[in-house]
Amino acid sequence: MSAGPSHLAVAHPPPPAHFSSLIDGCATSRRLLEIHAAVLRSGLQAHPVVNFKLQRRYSSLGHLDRSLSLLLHLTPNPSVFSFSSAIHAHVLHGLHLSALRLYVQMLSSPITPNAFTFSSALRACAHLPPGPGPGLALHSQALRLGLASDPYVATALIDVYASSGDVISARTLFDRLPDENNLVSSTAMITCYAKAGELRHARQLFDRMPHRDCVCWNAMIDGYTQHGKPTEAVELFRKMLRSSVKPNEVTVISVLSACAQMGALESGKWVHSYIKNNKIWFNAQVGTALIDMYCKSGSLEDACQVFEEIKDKDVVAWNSLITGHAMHGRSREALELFSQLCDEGLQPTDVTFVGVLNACSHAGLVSEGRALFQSMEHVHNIEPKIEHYGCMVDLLGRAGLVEEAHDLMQSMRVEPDTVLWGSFLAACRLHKKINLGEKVANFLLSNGTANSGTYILLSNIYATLGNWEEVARVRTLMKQSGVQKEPGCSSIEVNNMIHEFIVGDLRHPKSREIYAMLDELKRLLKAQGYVPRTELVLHDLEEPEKERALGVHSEKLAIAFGLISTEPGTTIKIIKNLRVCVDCHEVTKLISRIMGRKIVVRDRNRFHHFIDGSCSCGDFW
DNA sequence: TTAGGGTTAG
Repeated sequence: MSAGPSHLAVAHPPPPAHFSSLIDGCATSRRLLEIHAAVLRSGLQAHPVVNFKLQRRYSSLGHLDRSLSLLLHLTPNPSVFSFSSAIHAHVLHGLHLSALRLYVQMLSSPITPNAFTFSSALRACAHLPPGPGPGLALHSQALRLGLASDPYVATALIDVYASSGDVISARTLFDRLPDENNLVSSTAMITCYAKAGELRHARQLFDRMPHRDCVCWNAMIDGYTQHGKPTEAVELFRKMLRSSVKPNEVTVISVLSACAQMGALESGKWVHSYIKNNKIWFNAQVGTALIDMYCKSGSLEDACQVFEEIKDKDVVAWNSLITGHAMHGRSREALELFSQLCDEGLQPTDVTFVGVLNACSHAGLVSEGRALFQSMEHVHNIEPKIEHYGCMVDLLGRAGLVEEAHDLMQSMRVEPDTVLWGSFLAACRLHKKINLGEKVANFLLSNGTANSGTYILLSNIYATLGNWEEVARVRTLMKQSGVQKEPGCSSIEVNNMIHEFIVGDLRHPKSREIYAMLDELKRLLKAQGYVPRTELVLHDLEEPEKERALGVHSEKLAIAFGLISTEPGTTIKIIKNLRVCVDCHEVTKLISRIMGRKIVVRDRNRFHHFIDGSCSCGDFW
């Protein structure tokens, strides 16, 4: 009678190779516990291979604690593989400090680290918060052991230097690599350049690579997205589609973020259909990027639809929808979503509160805002950050509670920044708290923290009073200080093309038609009794010049172009980099009525939906 | 073993 394997297994203790293959094929924690019990019964727990495989499988199934106690308490002489694997597992789980602690523990044993150990430990260093980390020490240890030129170690070192913005050291390492065309290290170098904002160097290296994979394309595309070059990001994505490399979910997240920056709804929808038609993995992150793109491109309806389609909605997905509603002035809905999120048993984050407080400030919901702000610390155990104070100062300040806003600023545990002072000054101007506003502005001018906004707000305060001498003085001061006002820029997407305009722009091929349309609009507006708000013009010009300066603001040019290049009756969508001025706001309301067009404007702060002579913001922005 | 992703005050 021939004995089968199971018969043998009962007659003799199973050989380590048997357990080894059982562990390799094990897919569940329950099964692993059974195998572990059998290992213990057979007395093989200290066998180096069996022990190592158990430890590694516990890690890969997410039981880092069991894996670690196996390593530290039940392994007589842990090998360099056991330690390295444990360090690697901690890095994979984002436990970078624990990974480094294990590395230190390993150094106090007789084990010498190998290339695998260094590549994992260095990866932990690259993810630590900025500052002088242990990366340099590890670099010198690797050099001493002759491991620094190993491709894996060198690539991890490039990442360490990339994380601290040290492009020179990264490049030195990269240049010493034996294979200059190594895909992974080249990608690491591209990422390093991109992080430092050196996109041209990144692109040079990218263009010279003989072979590129998806990760490499993603690194370059995301470099553009993260550094305010969304047009280049989308352009490179189109180029990628013409190559043989297939995009993945990481690619589309980055491209969607670029579309969101531009507010390019048509391009964003095109990426959305690409995702659907090419079976790109639709996870919560892709869903969130889509929600963000739709919100920032003016389509809250599409954003809501995508939200419904996400199977595992996490708090970040909720946050993007709440923030989107706040942006569009749908404050009540934003607060309703917040309640739903809590009802679902999810824990709101600090970002959630930025969203709901912002919703309150856009709608003047003072008591709701106060209650939510209080609940942050007392109910949800989240310490308010400067952004939250910013929302509150904005909310209180707009509502005319300027003193309460001032008190809140003084109670903060952090120093107010220029943004916060800016909101406060805007409130002083809005509610004519001239003395307080003057005091604050002069304080900012004297301590050197004033920005262009400070000068403009101070000048506006004086302009409101009709004090033109002071307006002129502030303007001279601004000139002398050398601070420059960021130029206003408006854009509109027509047929998948973004058209950009600055004030008085003559560069557009259809300039003549655009200015003819502006003249026509001016005539129609005057007939409606419109008077230009020339007090907003900062320059000391004569009245007709002031009118002309206002008349060619970038958003007016973009709207005129929209009117001549889109079908009558369709919605015109404009994106502006700064806040829309009072005059443009007034004019846009009138144009929406005269031309029978819905006009949606995204400014730096929020969305304005202009329909039939009024705006969704209720003139409160 | 290697590289890369989503939400954030004005």
